[in-house]
Amino acid sequence: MTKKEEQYKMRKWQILDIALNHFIQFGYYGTSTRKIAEEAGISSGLMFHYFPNKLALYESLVEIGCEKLTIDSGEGESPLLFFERQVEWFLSVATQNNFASRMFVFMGLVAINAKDISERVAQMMREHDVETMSVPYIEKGQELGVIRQGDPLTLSVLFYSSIQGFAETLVARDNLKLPEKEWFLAILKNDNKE
Amino acid sequence: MTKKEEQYKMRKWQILDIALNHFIQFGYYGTSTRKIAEEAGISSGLMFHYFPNKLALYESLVEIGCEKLTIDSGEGESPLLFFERQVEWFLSVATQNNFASRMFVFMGLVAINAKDISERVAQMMREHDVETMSVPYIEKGQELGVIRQGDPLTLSVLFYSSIQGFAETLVARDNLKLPEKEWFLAILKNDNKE
DNA sequence: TCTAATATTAAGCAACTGCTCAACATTTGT
DNA sequence: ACAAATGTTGAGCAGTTGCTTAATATTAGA
Repeated sequence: MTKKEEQYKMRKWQILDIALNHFIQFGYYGTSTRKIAEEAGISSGLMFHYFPNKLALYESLVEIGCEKLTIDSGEGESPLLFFERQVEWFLSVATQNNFASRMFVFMGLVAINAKDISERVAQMMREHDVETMSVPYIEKGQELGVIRQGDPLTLSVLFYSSIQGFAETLVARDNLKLPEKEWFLAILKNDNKE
Repeated sequence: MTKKEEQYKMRKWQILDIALNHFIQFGYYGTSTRKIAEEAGISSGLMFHYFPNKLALYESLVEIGCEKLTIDSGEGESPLLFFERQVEWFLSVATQNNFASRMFVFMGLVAINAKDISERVAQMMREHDVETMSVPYIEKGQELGVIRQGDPLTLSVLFYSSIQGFAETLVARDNLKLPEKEWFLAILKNDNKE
């Protein structure tokens, strides 16, 4: 790797990193490409040498998010173990303030208004729909009697909503302790009371 | 009430209603006062006759949200019944597309980035902090053994996050069925297994 | 070392932003 | 009927937006 290529990659990641913060804090429309460039210490014009336009920069982040946050299916895994792994992964990521954890919050916000930004973003989010991807695990768990009865998609959405909702609150609040993983799993678990 | 006063109130509410949609869809910075005026069928200048500036319009909505979404404390009510009422209220509001349900989503989004918009908004949200207001109910439920052990604030935040998170997803997705209220309450309920 | 490719800047364009203001229209209380 | 108050418009200002482009600095490969 030449010196030029090295700096190219570094700059590109630096821009992505700063842009991620801005998109989280101000949203898509509230984010200014000029201010991103300013914070990166480069001219506004140079930004468009790395990314053709603002939307492409945003879409790059969504694309990275889709790659990084993909769940590995875990062949033949027990349903409850699968969801336990999901919670564990979130809890391990939530406390840090690195790229991954910010990306997590970002993707949650993207999910809310993906369709208002671009068709490409909407489609990426559709293809990377963790909620529907987890439905088979719910159904399997229901057959085994370890997951409560009810519409599988709704259960899945509620489970991930609780994680996502908590992650968002975590950004806004300081000094908030982390929940136990059982608290999330209680949403899904069959209580065997009847 | 004179004809003039009547129209004044109507226009004011019309602007608030349209603004609510725009703030939800585009966020604070992405919302254009001109476009709100256009949608209301009035000139841009007239908007600032009803609201001194964009921030005041936003703050008006937050203020209304704080009033409308306040929980009535329910003297001496059983803790689980209290949270059950919260869920019931959400479920009754969630399906409609009226002012109240949109306001619900709006207030959730405000909570995420209140501090980046104005100190007044931040303070209103602090004073109207349902999560901390519900902590006594959690503690009482823990004493009675009906609510699981653990940090009360964290439990409270997780409970409301799940509602808020689901509400947000509900806006983005169509054809999503509503959860049973027990699914939310399972987060709090003591499972009495040991 | 020289040329082709790339990195980088600064100026600038057209469109949009929140907001003001002078002018005119309408309604109100008298 | 009249004057004060209020409703309403449209032009416009200063600042910002995303983005382009001509000019220059730097690097890479021959």
